[in-house]
Amino acid sequence: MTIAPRKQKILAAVIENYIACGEPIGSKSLMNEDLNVSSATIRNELADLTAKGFLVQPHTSAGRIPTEDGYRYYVDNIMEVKSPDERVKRYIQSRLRSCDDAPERILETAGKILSELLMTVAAATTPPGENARVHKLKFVQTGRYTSMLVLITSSGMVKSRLFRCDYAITPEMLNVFDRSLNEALAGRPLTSVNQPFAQTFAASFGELGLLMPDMLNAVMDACSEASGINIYTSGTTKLLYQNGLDLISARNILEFLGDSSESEKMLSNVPDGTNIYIGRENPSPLLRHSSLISARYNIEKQPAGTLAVIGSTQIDYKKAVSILEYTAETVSELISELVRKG
Amino acid sequence: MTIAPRKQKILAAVIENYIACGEPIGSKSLMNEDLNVSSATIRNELADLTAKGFLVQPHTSAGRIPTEDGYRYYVDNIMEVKSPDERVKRYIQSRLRSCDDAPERILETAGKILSELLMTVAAATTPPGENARVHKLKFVQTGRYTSMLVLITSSGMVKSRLFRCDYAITPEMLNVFDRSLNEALAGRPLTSVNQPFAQTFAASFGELGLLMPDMLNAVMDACSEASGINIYTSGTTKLLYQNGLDLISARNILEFLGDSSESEKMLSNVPDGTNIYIGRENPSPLLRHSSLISARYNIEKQPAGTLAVIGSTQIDYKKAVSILEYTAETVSELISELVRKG
DNA sequence: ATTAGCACTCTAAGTGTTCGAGTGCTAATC
DNA sequence: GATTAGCACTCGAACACTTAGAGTGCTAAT
Repeated sequence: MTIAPRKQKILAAVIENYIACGEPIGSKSLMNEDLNVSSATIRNELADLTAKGFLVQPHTSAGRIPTEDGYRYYVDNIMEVKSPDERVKRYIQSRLRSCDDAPERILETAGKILSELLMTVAAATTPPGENARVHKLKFVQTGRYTSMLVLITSSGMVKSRLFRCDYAITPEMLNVFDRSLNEALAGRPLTSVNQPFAQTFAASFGELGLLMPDMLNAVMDACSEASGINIYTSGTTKLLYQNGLDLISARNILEFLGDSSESEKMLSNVPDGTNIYIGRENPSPLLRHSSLISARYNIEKQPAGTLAVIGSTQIDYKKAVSILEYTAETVSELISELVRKG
Repeated sequence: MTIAPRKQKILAAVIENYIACGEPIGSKSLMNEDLNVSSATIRNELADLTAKGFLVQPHTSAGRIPTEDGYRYYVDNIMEVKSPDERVKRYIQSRLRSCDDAPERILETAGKILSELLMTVAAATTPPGENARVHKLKFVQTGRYTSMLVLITSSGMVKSRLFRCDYAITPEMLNVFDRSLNEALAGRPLTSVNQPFAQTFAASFGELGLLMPDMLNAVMDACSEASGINIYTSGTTKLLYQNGLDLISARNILEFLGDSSESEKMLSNVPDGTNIYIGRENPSPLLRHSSLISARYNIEKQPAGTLAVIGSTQIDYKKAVSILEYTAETVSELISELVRKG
């Protein structure tokens, strides 16, 4: 459906004003926009937009507020997304560059930035590590009975795990573990480091194998974490500050994020590029009264993970998309650079 | 001020009912308690308790609600704290024992347990590491330009840091760093590992010292984190579910926790044992309409850190104290055990 | 000291009324 | 044919008013 330019302009004005102030918008307040027509004309247009289903009146003597269809039309056909301010860009760059040591940090920081700048809940998924392999393992003794395992994957992720044994650990023992595990695991897919593997591995050492379960648990644990998707959530407390978001929706958003299976599935199945789900368009029933805006980031041109913000349907779509896209772009660059450098 | 037993019983009944249902409590509903007196008698007692300032009426035809003084009297003189249910104890034990690898994990988990069981925000401070010393440092190469530093303190804390250099790292180089840093630092107070030290240290290596700044930054960073107090906060989202807590207080609690200098100062200056701050008794103005309940935990009988929950003044003090004390006790035992084992 | 009884107070909830914001429609105008 | 001024209309917010009921304090009797 295509709509006359002036009508689009009016629709955009209603939506942008409504997003800004949260009150229904009447014909008179729209005369401030540079439309140069009388309020009666505007009313005619508003009536038409209402008939088309883009606006509704809460009651006869109120102004209009956008419907979800209205937001959808706005987002698809009217909204012009601009690149963020130079100042904002610099801020995003500096925040993200200050944690150039690890991809996880970058993603976590990206989530924080988004939630700060957009005053919403934000989420960032790590790239799926299912195809990654073990690159290297290393043990560091941290106490008489405790050690730290450091796992480095082929994709450059670093995971560490502390573990404790029932017996006093000796450097020699750790060396044996280190050598044999690296031999056995280097190049193996993370997903293949599972219970059966651990048993076979321990068994092949006879007596010595009895000393291994704690350590092998740590290894499996680290591999399984590195092979899955992790979600960093930021700004949940922003829900207390949002307007246009009722308590129930706020709780639903929290439950969506708290249920990692649901949010993981949803966020990792989001299409490439930028995507907006408005209210009932959301796959998850928990978000049916909220909006989710997502952007994918890439590593070396390959689709990798998702950044997303969630808020009321009355969220500032233009600003959100602009900042989200720029952040995703920057994240892509920085992580790609890390991977390239190795 | 001492109060007749029956009056105490009535005060307790009002408070406990009010905490449970959030509605003002009238004389009739108190007849269900086993007082065996008429509502008129209860009214006389209520009038007296109101005159003493322990109760107020929101309006003439309403029941009574407790004042902060009322809560204070209840907490000091009436409330009998019992040890938690066996089931709850077992749950706390199992959760805390499942992370027996690191003190930090135990504290983080303790916070989570508290916020889950009490449906409030919880905080846990790490022991101040100001007197701790460097025990050992270890480097693990994670990429061509990146490495991980693992710092182990004399108090058994383990901190890791990733860092990146401009030049390709060689195992030999890491070995040199490792050896010379361990030599220079082992036994040194964490707080003495600062900028001046780093400069002197790097200078003593001449040319080679130019390669060190990134690594030394990581070392200083890790030491300064380990020497300070960290606060683990859990359950901030519970604020959305609490009743008796208005939006402003909820935000204030968040701000209190967000301002680490304030919360750090407050939480680490809390007296030994269990402590309850009700409303205006709170040192921080941000908590003047909330209650904070804290319990200290010990390491090897030495005061170490604080566990705390924060909620509306209408929080279930009895349950909170009971669970908080048991958790603090268990944390003390587990961490002491870790330290003893080394 | 306790209690039954009662007058009293005050809120929550419902009703009626007014005010005004915003509308849709119509007839006049460009 | 599009635009606009004008006007009647609608409906909610705000306020006043009423009523019902919960809870009280007081008094006189036990």
